Order: sequence, then C-alpha cells, then structure tokens
Amino acid sequence: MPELPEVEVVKRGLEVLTKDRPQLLRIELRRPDLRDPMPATALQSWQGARFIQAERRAKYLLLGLAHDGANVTGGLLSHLGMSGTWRLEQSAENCDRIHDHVLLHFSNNQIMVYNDPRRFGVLDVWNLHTLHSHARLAHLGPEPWDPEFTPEVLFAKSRKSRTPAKVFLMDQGLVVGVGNIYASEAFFQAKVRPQRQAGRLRKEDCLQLHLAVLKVLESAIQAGGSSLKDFYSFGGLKGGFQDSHFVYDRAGELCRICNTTVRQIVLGGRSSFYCPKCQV
DNA sequence: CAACCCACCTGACTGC
DNA sequence: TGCAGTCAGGTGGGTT
Repeated sequence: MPELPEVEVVKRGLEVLTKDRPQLLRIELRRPDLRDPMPATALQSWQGARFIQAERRAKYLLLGLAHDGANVTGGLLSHLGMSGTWRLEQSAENCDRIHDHVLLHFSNNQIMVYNDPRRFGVLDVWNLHTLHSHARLAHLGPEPWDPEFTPEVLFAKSRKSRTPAKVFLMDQGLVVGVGNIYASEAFFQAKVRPQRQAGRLRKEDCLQLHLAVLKVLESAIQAGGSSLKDFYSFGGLKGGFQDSHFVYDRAGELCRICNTTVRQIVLGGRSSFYCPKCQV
C-alpha cells in the first residue's frame, strides 16, 4: 500500500478533478465488499452531489461532497489497503480490468475506478459532524507534521515500551502514515537500528527519528511516491521514490553510503532492513 | 494492556 | 510445465 506519501499523491491528483466540481452521477459497486461490506445505501445517498474537495487523513482519502450549494457536509472515505488504486478513465470501455470493483461516474464524463486485487481496501462514508469519532479514524494519532508530534512526545511515549523501535513508530496511534517502507528508510536516515528497544532510545535518537520521518515522507511525496508491485499515482504517473530507497528491499546489496551489506530481519512480523555499520 | 499471532485475499516469484 | 511454498505497501480482532 500505499503509505502516506502515495495517498498524498493520489489526493493531489484528485484535487485537479474537483476544479470544475463535477456531479457524482452514479456509484457502481460491482461487489458487495472489500475488506468489509460496503455500506451501499449510505454510499448511494451521495449520488447527485458535487465533488468539491479532496482531503487526506492518515492513509485515508476523504472525498468532500456537497448536495446543495458549496458547503461540504461529508462524502466518501477510501483506504487503499495493500494493493488498491484509483485511476481516472474517460470511457466505460476501459473500466473492465480484472479487480475493477467500484466506479464513480461523474457528470464531466470522467470515471474514477477503484481497483484492488487483494481487496484489503475500505470504502465508507463520512460526514462533517461525526468525522472526529468515525470508527475508522477515531484511534489515529497526529499527522507527522502536526505540532502534537514532536521528538519530546516520541521520547516520552516510548519510555515504557519494550517493543522494537520500528514497530513502535509504525503504531498509527502514535503518529499516522509511517508504513513499512518509510519506517525502514527513516531508521536508516536517523542512523538508528530498527530492532532497538523503543524504551531505550535516547533523546538524541528521538530527535533524529522525528526529523527523519518528516524528511523521508516529504521527499517521497516530492518524488511522486514509491512504485513497487502495483502502485501508480492517480494521473497514471509512476512514482520515483523506489529508486532512492537506501535500505528497503535491498537485503544483500551494498549500503549506498558505506558499502556494507544491507541486512534483513523480521520485526513485528514485517520485513525490516538496515545497514549494520551506518545504524547503531 | 502491551505484545504477539493471525486472518483477510490475490498475484508474483522461487525452488524442486 | 507445473505445483507447493513464501512473500507483499495495512489493519483489526483475538489471545496471552
């Protein structure tokens, strides 16, 4: 999946579509469920509304819709899971690829197509008054750039944790958006081994990790995200960040900084990569 | 209640 | 060529 940078790139692509505020004529559900059953009736209640704005919260996309006038009162909420993509088509003929599960038909002849081979994605509705308590969002921590996420908070919250620091940093209740790729990359940038016990990180480590998370996510967004197996951004452009991974998926290859062989270990059930010389 | 395990699902790849 | 096994960007539920 798409981690935060990939979702941000899709969001920016969707913003272009909102420019002429197209009307969402029809929501076509070609199956009843993705990871969970989709709320068909609630989704269809947005038919006829105009697509006004695109937002992102954590790895969720929020399509802001308005039935009357210009005020967004809610809309659709989408999570791409591990393998979901949104793409734009101009003709229904091009919307029959395998795993094309949901089609949003717009008045300007544009069709947003949700494709998801593994179906770990989510499609739900949201509305303005209950957004903060939405079951899928309520437990999420601050955005990485939110003033609530600081090196001091990272240090304080890690004190009593005995899990590997990488697993700790990927907890979406601490800070959202750090997935498996960028976690490994952030630990490399911070020169901290991902298996270090969270509670034993020093203040300086937390300072470096905080900085690294922001830098890694920002540069990934700048590069248009990472293209691995099946990610491509909304406009169909390939993300380019995978070319600048320092350690992710580079086990056995040489560190781009010191030529030491990159190692792979499993932390929290996820593959994790680090350079044993650069990272302490 | 932190930490761990597993399921969810398909496809790509590896080794025999 | 085929077949079994392994792994993949995430999340949430259940169990120690």
